[in-house]
Order: sequence, then structure tokens, then C-alpha cells
Amino acid sequence: MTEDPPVQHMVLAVSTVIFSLRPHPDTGELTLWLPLVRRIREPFKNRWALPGGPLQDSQDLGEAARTAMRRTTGLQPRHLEQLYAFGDVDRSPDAPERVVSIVYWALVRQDEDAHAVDAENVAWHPVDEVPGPLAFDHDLIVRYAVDRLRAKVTYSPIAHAFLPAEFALAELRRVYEAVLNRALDPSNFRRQILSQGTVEDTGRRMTGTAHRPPRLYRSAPQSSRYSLTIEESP
Amino acid sequence: MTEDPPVQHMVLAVSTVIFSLRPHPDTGELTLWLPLVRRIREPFKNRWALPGGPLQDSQDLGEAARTAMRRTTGLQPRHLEQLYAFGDVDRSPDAPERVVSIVYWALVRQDEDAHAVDAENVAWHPVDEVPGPLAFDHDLIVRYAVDRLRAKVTYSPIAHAFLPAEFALAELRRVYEAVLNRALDPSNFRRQILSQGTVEDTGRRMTGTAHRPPRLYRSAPQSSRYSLTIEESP
DNA sequence: ACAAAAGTGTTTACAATACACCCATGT
DNA sequence: ACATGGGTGTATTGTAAACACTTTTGT
Repeated sequence: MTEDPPVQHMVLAVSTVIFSLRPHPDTGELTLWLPLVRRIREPFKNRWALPGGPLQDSQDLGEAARTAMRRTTGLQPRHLEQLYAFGDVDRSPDAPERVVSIVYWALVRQDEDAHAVDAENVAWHPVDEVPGPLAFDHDLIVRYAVDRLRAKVTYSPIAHAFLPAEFALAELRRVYEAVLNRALDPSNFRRQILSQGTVEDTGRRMTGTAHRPPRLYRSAPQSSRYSLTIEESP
Repeated sequence: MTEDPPVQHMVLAVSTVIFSLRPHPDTGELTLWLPLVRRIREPFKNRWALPGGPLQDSQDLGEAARTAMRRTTGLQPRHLEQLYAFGDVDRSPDAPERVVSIVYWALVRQDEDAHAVDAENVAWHPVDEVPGPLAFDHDLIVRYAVDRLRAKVTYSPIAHAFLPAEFALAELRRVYEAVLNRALDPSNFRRQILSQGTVEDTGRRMTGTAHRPPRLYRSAPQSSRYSLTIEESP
């Protein structure tokens, strides 16, 4: 910011990795899915790509991510967070112009997922079975986003963002198991979550369950997450 | 990336928060410093700002951060990492054009810091005493970068980036103490670092010390930090 | 010899895991 | 009544902090 800005020949785009939890078609196990958009023009015509688009002059970055999510899935994100900015000169060799992409990731609430309406050329895939190679460097981005989600779930209460306002601890556990892709001990999980203070008992219980009705919890007001976070919520 | 890119009226800039460790002028305690550049034109004329500038068409993002560091301090970064992209529409209200900034942070090796040559209008400040308010939203960015550095130092061996190739454990401890701003128990610190396996004994010892000569260590080859990291090294 | 920092050992407290066992509900 | 997931208790192990103590150098 010291010299005169020269004219730049590049496009600034925003893309979003949208995560949702759905049963795997083969095993029935809950797993991570994400929607991809089939490109209908060059470059990378017919390849799958992350939802996104060029940043409009009047749009904030997170706003652009939200718009892309809305456009492809019809959903509003419950948790939206910036992932990384990808901007190497050679990352879009066949594109007419250099593209710098600021990538966000979003989590879909399980109860809302049912209302998702996929736009034209949009299809969801289990994260471990994306139909690669994807357009641009989106394979790399997807892997990075999954890693980041797995890491973050272990030290932050973001898993709640997958669940409705009230939920049983077993549901929360199943979210963790789906994201981390391994089984967790129910009793120890219970203790850990309760000791963190990230959930509070509603006093009520779930009804219509096959067995003993579990207590319902809600996520506790984020008691000033001490490290300043730059995250977005609608 | 689904529609035709409209013409964008914005500038993409790269800024860098450059951290170095120097004694505090009053207390003599080792603390974090960073260089700021005094702006010589509008907007925010005469305010202090982070080193940076508009991204050139042929520059990778990290390259731009490195260039800014070189230009202001004459140094090559030992550790360079992307921090965050700041792009709200209203973050530069007085600027002629919307500015989207991709911000990096860098760590200066203590032995190289001595060779730093500050360019015109560049001055270093302890991070807790920056002459605010800074230009743009740079106050926020600095706070965020400091928080991130403090957090990361606790779960990653980046502190080594402040030190020369070979160092005593007490030196490494002093780096941690300066970054975290609290004293650490020498014996427990030693055990923790050694058990992590992030350093290895060179077999040699430091000479010319006032007291018992400490062993010299070097940072161990990063045995495949399991989570894929997108970091940069020269 | 002594001061000061390097380095070792030990005790204690607390957190994470494994797992046995009791509870409450629909069928 | 019984199968099943909800929920509690407890023994064990591992890690982190506190701190007493020994070692090795320069002065």
C-alpha cells in the first residue's frame, strides 16, 4: 500500500466447501457429504467444481459464500468460516484470466438438510468419493477443508452446528463419529462434553424413542471464546 | 465460477505482519516487535500501516508477502504463513477503490534480525505498544496475528523459526516466554520439548557462557506433520 | 569456594481411557 | 420380561505441574 496500484488483470472469486451429514449409500453409516457443481463451460468444462463465483463489487466475502450456498442448495449456513485464499499464478492455467479464490467452509444443520433443493448441475458426494479430478485445484481444497474440519472438531464445539437447537448427546456423538470416522466411547464422550460446559440441559427429554428417552440439550452461549475469532454467523 | 465474471472494481493487496524478538526498551525483557510503515499519501496519510502493497499480476501471494518483507526490513522470512483475507466492503471507506487484503505473518530469526536495515518511513514497535489507530483495519489484524501466534506456539514447533540453526533449550524457552508473556518452568519445559521430538541433540555444547555450558540442539526434520499444511518456506 | 545456570528425579494432581454395571422405556 | 440404548461409577493409566536436588562451568 505504498505505491500506486497498477491495473490488475485477475479475478477475485469466492468458493465454499459445504459439509452435510448423510448416511452412506452402501454402509448406511453417517458420513460427510458436499455438493459440487458441474461446469458447463471452459475452462474445465464438464468437470465438477466447488460452488462459488466471482466476488461482486458490493458483496462482503462471507456474503458471497452465503449466496453461493443458497444458490446451489437453497440453504442458509449455520456455521461459516474462512478457510484459505488460493492465488498461485499457475493454479488456473487454462482460464482466460488469473483467478484468486478465497475459500470458505460451511456446515449444514441436519434438520435443514431435508429441505435442501439442489439447483441445476448440482450433486452431492461423500467427501471420500468425490468424482475427481475436480476443476482448478479444488481436489486440494477439499482435502484441506476436510482436514481442517476434523482438526477443529476436536478442540472447538463446532460439531453443534450440524444439529438442531435441541439434541440428545448420542446425536452429538454420532456427529463426532461421522466427522472423525471412528467410534467413540459413549460414557466418556458424555463426560467430556458435559465437563466442557458447551451444552446445557433443557430439562426436557426426547419423546417417541425406541428405548429410554434421552435428555435434550442445547448448545451453551459461547462464554467468550477467549481467542478472538473471525468467524461469521448469519 | 458459474457465471461470466463481471468487471470488478477493487484492488487485491497483500500485507504482512512481521514478528521479531527484541528486548523491551524499558524492562529489558524479550518481547515481540513488528515493523510498521508510515503512509505518505491518502487515504490514512501519516498513519502507520502494515508493510504490503498491491498484488502484481505475475506474483504468487506468498511471493508478494516476501517482497514486502524484503523491502521494509531487508530480511528473508524463515517462516511465512497466511493469516486471513480481509475484504469487507466498508473496510477502507476513504480509499478510492475497494481493497481486499490477504494478510500473511512472518517470523524473523534472531541472529538475522541484527542485519535488518529499515527502509524509509519504517519503524519497529513492541506489539503491545503500536502507535494506533493504524491505517485501515490494521489494528484488528495485528491483534488477530498476535493471538494466532500465541495459540500456534503452544501446539506447533514454530518457535524454532525465531532461532538460528543451533540453539540451547534455555534460548528456546526464552522465545516461548516472550511470545506467551509468562515464565515457564525450565525443567518441565525441557522435558516437554524433548518428548515432542521436535529437536535433536547436536552432541556439541555452547562455548563462552558465564556458567555451565548448555547442549546445542537443532530442530528435527518435520517428521511429516500429519495434517496437510499449506505453509510456505523460502 | 561460590554463584548461577544446566540438567535430573520425585511427588502430586488431574485428565483420558476402559469397562462393569444400573436405569427406563417400547415392544 | 426383555432387548436396547441412556446414563453412572470406578479402576487404571498417562500426562502436566511443582519443586527439591545434583552437576558443571566461570569467576
